[in-house]
Amino acid sequence: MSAPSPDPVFAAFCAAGLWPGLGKRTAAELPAAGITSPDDVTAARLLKLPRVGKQRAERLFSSFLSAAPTYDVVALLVGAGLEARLAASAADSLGADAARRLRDDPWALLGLTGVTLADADRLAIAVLPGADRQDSRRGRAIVALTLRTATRDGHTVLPADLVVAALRAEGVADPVAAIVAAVESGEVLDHEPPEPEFAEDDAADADELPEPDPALRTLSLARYGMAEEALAENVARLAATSERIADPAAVRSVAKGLDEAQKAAVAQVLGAGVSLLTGGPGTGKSRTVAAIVQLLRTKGTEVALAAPTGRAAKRLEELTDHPAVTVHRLLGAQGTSGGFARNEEWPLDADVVVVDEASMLDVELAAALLEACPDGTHLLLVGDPAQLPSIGPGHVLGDLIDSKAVPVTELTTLYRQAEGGAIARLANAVRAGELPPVDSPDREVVVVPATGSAEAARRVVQLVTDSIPRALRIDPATVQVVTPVHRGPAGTIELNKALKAQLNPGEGTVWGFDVGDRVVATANHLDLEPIGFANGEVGVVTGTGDGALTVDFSSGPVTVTGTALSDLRHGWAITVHRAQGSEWPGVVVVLPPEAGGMLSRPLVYTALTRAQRHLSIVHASGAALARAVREVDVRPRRTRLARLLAENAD
DNA sequence: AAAATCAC
Repeated sequence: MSAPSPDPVFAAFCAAGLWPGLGKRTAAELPAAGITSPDDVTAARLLKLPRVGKQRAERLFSSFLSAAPTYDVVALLVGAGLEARLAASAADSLGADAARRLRDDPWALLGLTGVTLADADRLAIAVLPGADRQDSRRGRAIVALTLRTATRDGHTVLPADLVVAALRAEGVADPVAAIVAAVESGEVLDHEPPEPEFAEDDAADADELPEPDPALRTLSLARYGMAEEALAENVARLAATSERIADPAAVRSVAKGLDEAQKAAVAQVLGAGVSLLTGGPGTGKSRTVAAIVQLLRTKGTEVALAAPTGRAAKRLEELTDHPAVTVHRLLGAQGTSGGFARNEEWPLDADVVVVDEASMLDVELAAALLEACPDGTHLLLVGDPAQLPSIGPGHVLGDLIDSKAVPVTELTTLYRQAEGGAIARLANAVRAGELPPVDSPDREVVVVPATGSAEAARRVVQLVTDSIPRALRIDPATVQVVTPVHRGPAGTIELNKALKAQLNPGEGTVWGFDVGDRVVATANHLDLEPIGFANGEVGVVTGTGDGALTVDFSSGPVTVTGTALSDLRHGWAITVHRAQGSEWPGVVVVLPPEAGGMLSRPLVYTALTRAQRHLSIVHASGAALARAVREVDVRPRRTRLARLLAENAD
């Protein structure tokens, strides 16, 4: 009697962890129970497995049946020599008939993250007899892939010429046909070049109107192209339907302590459907918002406050003494797949909506927000366009400003730091694109040059544990280290190790933490008792219990248990991205050489402006720093919103 | 190279 030869598809399916409820260990024991092919899977045989009782056997049997779509995809992938674990995301995004759809169009695999064109080509060769590189499905997929890749750098559109070049590079002989196919599929939009500006001087002696420049033709993924169009239309709609909320004289009732520009911002909200309030840290944006909320409340106007992040929402709530939520919560977000309960059919019921940290709004979230605002709503976006752009694609706040389609109040007077101080002077220069030599005899700003990231890391530890407390008398507990990266000797991981060894050595008794450790949250847990914590909040461990930590965040103490524990990291050193929105008395900014490529003016500006009283810059990134500050952005985002807004405004 | 949000 010969043992049945194991089915390779079945083996790959089980080994990749695609059978729900089946652990790695039990998967390895299947052959011993005589289960080596799908036909072997019965409740009776599953019962022969160790640690499997009747109930579990039945559950495993039914979960195997329900995983049939994934199994079919595994069969396709294994046949093409591809990784089986891709099957789960394929079944998720392509649905129950994923296998059939991949057989019809193997290049649909490119819609999944982590799939290369070479992978999809391999699948095509295995699935389609006589597949070739000129297949129109392939061209169409490359168009979408090129646009999706650009999305990761924040672009919502790409010049058609660049897409043509990408198609050529992949051996597509007829790029125009590929673009037409992509547009016909509905996944991609084609945007004609704008009409040239009509210039009076030229018109006099020109026989013909100037032609649009074909080089300005762009393509977008439909979801982003449509989001920008909807956003522009809804800005125009709110601008056109708003009515004045209160007499400008009402501003006087809350004007005490506000400067002229801040008062103008209050008046602007009362009058305009959509308005912006911008300015750097410490210029009183939040103070102004608090005055607006106070004024509207006394008038009985319904105000909704929101922010793109949990931490910003929490801070907004504290500063205004009025409930604030994340924009996702405000809109009733329905999960990862997108979709919001609040929309055109069921709009928000606030008269005034205020969104803080609006530079973090990406184009889809902003479009959803505007869509949910009924006619007559006043929307105020508050933010600093000089700080880091949104994670998602788009350049919403900057485009709104550039378009000149909505009123903007820019606050420039600095109240928090000493206005003439070295931190403020440096920050203002960087905001304007200059990097002057630091002149700070009082050592408010100190630049520490370093060669290489290992030396940079040593300097950081020395500054925090020795120089800053000794020479400047600043308590290390109030000093925050900020770095662009996680990895490398001057990344958060290594710096935290080194800083813990110096500042609070210990074994890490609960989840790697000891009493006295500084921690940073990496996710929102706003419902923990009593107030929860928000992503990016920094706190100190004050107690360890049985699988629990007590953490003192600036907003108060929180008992952290269960899954929330895995959303804490050591927090002496954090990334610039995570530091956005927080400030500390002393800040050490590290610029290691390996971060040179990711340095940009917004990143540098965001890092520097975290400091209130002292700023040390450990500079090891050479000329990359000056170059980053000089250029507006190393890679500016290509978007269409500013032009759409300007067109709608005329 | 880094990154926020949401829900069951």
